[in-house]
Amino acid sequence: MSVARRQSKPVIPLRKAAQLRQASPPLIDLGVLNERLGYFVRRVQVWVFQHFIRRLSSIDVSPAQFSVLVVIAANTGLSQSQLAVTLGIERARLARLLHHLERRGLMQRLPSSADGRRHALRLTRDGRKLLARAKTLAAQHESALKEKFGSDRYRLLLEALREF
Amino acid sequence: MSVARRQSKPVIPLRKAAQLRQASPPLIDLGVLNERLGYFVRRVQVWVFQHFIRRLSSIDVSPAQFSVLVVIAANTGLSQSQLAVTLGIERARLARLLHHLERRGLMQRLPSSADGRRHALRLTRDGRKLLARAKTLAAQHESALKEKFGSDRYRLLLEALREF
DNA sequence: TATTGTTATACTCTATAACTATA
DNA sequence: TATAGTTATAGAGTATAACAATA
Repeated sequence: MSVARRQSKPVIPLRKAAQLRQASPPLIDLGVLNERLGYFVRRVQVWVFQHFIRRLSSIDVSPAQFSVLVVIAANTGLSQSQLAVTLGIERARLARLLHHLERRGLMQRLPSSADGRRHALRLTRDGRKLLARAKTLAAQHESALKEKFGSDRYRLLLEALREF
Repeated sequence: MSVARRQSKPVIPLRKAAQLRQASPPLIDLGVLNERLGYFVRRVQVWVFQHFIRRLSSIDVSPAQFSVLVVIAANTGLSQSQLAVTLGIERARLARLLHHLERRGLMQRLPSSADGRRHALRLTRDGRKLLARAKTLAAQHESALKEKFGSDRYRLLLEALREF
């Protein structure tokens, strides 16, 4: 993600935006959006991605890349199809994403012994090392999210959304 | 959105994907993602967009376009900057989005009487008519979302996420 | 100097089709 | 025939810079 490159400048002043939204003279009405769960899910998701990308900018790992590394590490030898279905990523997009991670030396595609069409995915030593660092940063990101919601609401949201 | 054009063919078999995820022989472990609110927010948001786009495909209105039409209708005469800040859309992107809506005859940019730099935004008669239709379809979409979560959890989620 | 709106660039992501090689 | 993986394309969205007009 291109944003991962900007590290020092806080370009998206979300708090300022929130202030303006409340302080600007003619208060803007969200209309029916105020009653739409879909709208607020989108707003929170945008914040999550932006915050995640900034938090992991030093190691240049996007949310999608992180999820791929985590699932490969937890299921060594799985195929691309399995990975794609699990994470809801298109096969075509996953192929390019993995190509990128492979070029960075973070994972390998080995021939599957059981099925000649498949690749067995696994992290390299470098991949495992980077993932360890990524997990630390991602945990910090998640803590920030928990703090924004409060522990009780955070737990409640996690359990409710996981059921989806 | 490109997906808005496909109306008949149910290309993304989310239910089948869910079945595969649970039924495929080697059960895939989400690892640490299972404890990440950010991950599940993303998954729900993807479903929301896909479902919204399909539901409104007959009138070719994307989630972003819908939110823009709703807020203009509820705040006739507001400026592009106000609209951009309110919805968290980049000014640059909003300019093109509005250009598109204007070409479709759904809204107008009038010169602002107060500030020569600003445009005062308003819907045309066609815009108001299309918005009425869009609101009906969007309400159906939201009902489906409510049904997926259950009324209690839906209400709970709406109030929690709105606080963000 | 700062703000409003615009155009442009580069990259990510999604949806889709078409292709190969294997099963 | 169906599946696994690949490449390519089109469109949407995001991040950013630079510009003209106006304040």
